[in-house]
Amino acid sequence: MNFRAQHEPLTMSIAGVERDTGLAKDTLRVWERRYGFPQPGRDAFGERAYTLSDVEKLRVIKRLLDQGHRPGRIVALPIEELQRLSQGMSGERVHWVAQTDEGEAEVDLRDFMQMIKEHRAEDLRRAFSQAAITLGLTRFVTEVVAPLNVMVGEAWLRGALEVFEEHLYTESVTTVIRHAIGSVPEQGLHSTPKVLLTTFPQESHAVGLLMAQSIMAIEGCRCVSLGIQTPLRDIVLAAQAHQVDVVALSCSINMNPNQVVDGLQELRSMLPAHVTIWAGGSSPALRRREIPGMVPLTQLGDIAQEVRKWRAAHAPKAPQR
Amino acid sequence: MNFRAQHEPLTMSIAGVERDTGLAKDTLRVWERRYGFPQPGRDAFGERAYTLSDVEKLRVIKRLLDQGHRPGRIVALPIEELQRLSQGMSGERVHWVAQTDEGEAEVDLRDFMQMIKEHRAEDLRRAFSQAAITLGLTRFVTEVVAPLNVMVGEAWLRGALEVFEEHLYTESVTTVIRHAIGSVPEQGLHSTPKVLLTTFPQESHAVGLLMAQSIMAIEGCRCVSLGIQTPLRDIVLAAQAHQVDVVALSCSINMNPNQVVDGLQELRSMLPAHVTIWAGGSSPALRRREIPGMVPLTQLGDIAQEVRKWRAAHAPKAPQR
DNA sequence: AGGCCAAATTGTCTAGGACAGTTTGGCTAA
DNA sequence: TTAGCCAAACTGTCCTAGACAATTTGGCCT
Repeated sequence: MNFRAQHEPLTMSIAGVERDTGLAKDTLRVWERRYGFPQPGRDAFGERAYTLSDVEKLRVIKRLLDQGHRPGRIVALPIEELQRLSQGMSGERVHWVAQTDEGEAEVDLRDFMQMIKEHRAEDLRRAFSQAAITLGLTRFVTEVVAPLNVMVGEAWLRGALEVFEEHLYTESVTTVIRHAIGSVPEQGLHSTPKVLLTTFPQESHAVGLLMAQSIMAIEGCRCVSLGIQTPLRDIVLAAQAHQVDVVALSCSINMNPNQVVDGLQELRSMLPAHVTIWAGGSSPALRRREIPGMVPLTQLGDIAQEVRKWRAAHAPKAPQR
Repeated sequence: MNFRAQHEPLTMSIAGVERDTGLAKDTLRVWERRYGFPQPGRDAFGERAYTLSDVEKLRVIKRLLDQGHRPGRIVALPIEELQRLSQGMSGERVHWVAQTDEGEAEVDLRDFMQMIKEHRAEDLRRAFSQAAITLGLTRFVTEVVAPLNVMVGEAWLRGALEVFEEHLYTESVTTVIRHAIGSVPEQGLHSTPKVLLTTFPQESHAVGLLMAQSIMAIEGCRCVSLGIQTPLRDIVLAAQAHQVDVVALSCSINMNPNQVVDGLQELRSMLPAHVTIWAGGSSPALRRREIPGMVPLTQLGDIAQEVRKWRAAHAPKAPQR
C-alpha cells in the first residue's frame, strides 16, 4: 500500500487514518457501522478511502473524546456543531503573573505563550532559563511551569495550539528543568528519603515527573528516576533493587482515572508496607477517591510538606534538614 | 481488560503481545493459521492467551525478521533453532573498549553493564559524566552510548536485563547527554543548517534522537527538537513554522519497517523539495530499501559528514547542487 | 441528596476469506 | 558460467459481520 498518497493524497487509507488520528482501525470500522460516520469511499481495490475533510473531522472528534465527550453523542454531528463544542470550554487563565520578592522583575506567563505561538524557540528557552535563575527552581516550577502546563493543555484542547507547538514547549521546559536539577548538589549516601520516581505504562507525559523530581531534589531527597512508562512489576522490582523508602508516581490529567486507581491499588498490594507511595499529578482520580495506604499530592507545594512529614515519622536519631 | 495480569501475568492478550513484540494483531492471527505458531490458549472469554515463553520466542523471531529472515522459514522452528540463528550474528561486541588519545584511561563498556545490573544508579551516572568529559561528547556518544544501546537492547531481548534496569540506563544516559548538549555553545542566528529533530508517532525511544542532536549541535547546526512522537502533519507544519533546512528523523529498531518507509515517503511528498530529510537510526528499513529524496544515516558518524555535504551544496553564493 | 440496578454504549476481540506487492527459484538464452 | 525473465509461492493487511465484557447512563426507590 505504499504507492498511495503519492502525489496528491486526496484520500487516505485506514492505516493512515489510524496513524494520524490515533483511532484504531477497528474503532473506525465500527463507527462507520454504528454511527454512519465516517463513510469513506472505496479505492480501486475495494478498500476504504477517507477524505481529508473526514480525517480533519475525526481529529476534532478525538479531541472532544479526550475531553470527556462520548462517541455516540458526537460522532454523527455535523462539523459546525463539533467546532461549536470545541469553542465553549476552559475559562482563560491567561492573567497569571509571578512576582519576584522585590515585586519588580515580573514574569508574565502570557509572554511565554506568545513565544510559543510565534515559534521563537531560542527565545523561549532563554526566557525559561532566566526565569528559573531569577525565581529559583522551586518557584519556577510551581509558579511558572505548573500554570503554563495548564494553559498549554487548555489551548491545545481548544485547538488554539498545534501539537508541534506543544511539543516545543515541552522540550524547552524539559531542557531547562533537567539542567537545573543537574545543578542541585548531590545528596550523600545516607540522606533520606530515597525516592523512586516513575509513571504507569499508560502515562506519556514526562514533565510532571520531572517537576516532582526537581522539588524532591531540592528538598534533599535521593532521587532515582526511571522515566515514564514502567510496568507495575518493574516498579516493584526497582523499589526492591534500589531499596527505596518512597515510590512516587506521576499521573497526569490524560490518564484514564480507572487505570490510575487500579494501578495504585495493585501497586500498594505488591509493595511491602514500609514503602510509602506518593501519587502526584493532575489526574482527577487522585482528588476523587481516597485510596488506602497512599498519599495523594495534588499540588506541587504538597511535596515539600510531605517530605518533612516523612522525615518526622522516620527520624532515626537526629532529625534531618 | 484491566483485571487481567492481576497478580502473576502468566499469559498475555493479543493486544499486549502486539505492544511488546511490534507484531500486528492481524499478523499474529495469520501466523497461527498458516504456520501453527504461536498456538495460544484461550482465556475464560475465548480470547487468545499467549504464554510468556511464546512472547519470548516471538521477540526472537521479530529480531530475525528485521535481520532479513523470512517468516515462512523460521516461525515454525523450535526455539533452540532460532537461538542458534540468533547467535551467528552481531559478533558479541561486549569487548569493546574505547581508548583515549593517550591510550591510558580506557573505558570498558562491561563496567557500565555491571553497574546497570548492580543498580548502582549514582555510580552509573557519574561514570557516564566522566566518560563524556574524558572522551568528549562526540566520542562518548559514538563509542560508548551507541554500542551500549546495542548491548542493552540485546541483553533485554535475551531476558538478561529487566525493564526497569533498561529504564535506569536510559534515564542516566539521557541526563548526561542533555547536560552535555547544554554545554555546547549556542549557535548564531545565521548558522546553517537549521535542523528540526523529531520522530514518528510510533517511535518511543528518545535516546537516539538525543544522540543525533548532540552530534549536530557540535557540528554547529541550529537544532530545534520536538522530542519524540510528532504526527506527520505537525512535522510538516513545524518545518514551515521554524523555516528549517533539514528535517531529521530518528527511527529505532523497534519501529515497524513498513511504517518507517511509508512515513518517510509521505513526509517527502508533503515537504517542499528544498527541505532535506535525514533519516537516521537502527531501523532495518533504512538499510533495506532506498527511498528517493531521502538521506539515510545508519551510522552516527555519517552525520558530521552529511552536515559538511549539505554546507558544500548550499554554499551562500555559489549555485546549489 | 444518595444508592442501586437495568439498559445502553463502546472498544476490542473473533473467524475466515481475499488480494496486491514482493521474493524465490527454475528455466532459457547469451 | 552468467544474466534475464516469468510463474509460483509467500506475506502483510484489508475485508465482513458478529459477539461480549466493561463502563456509563439514567430512571427509580429510598
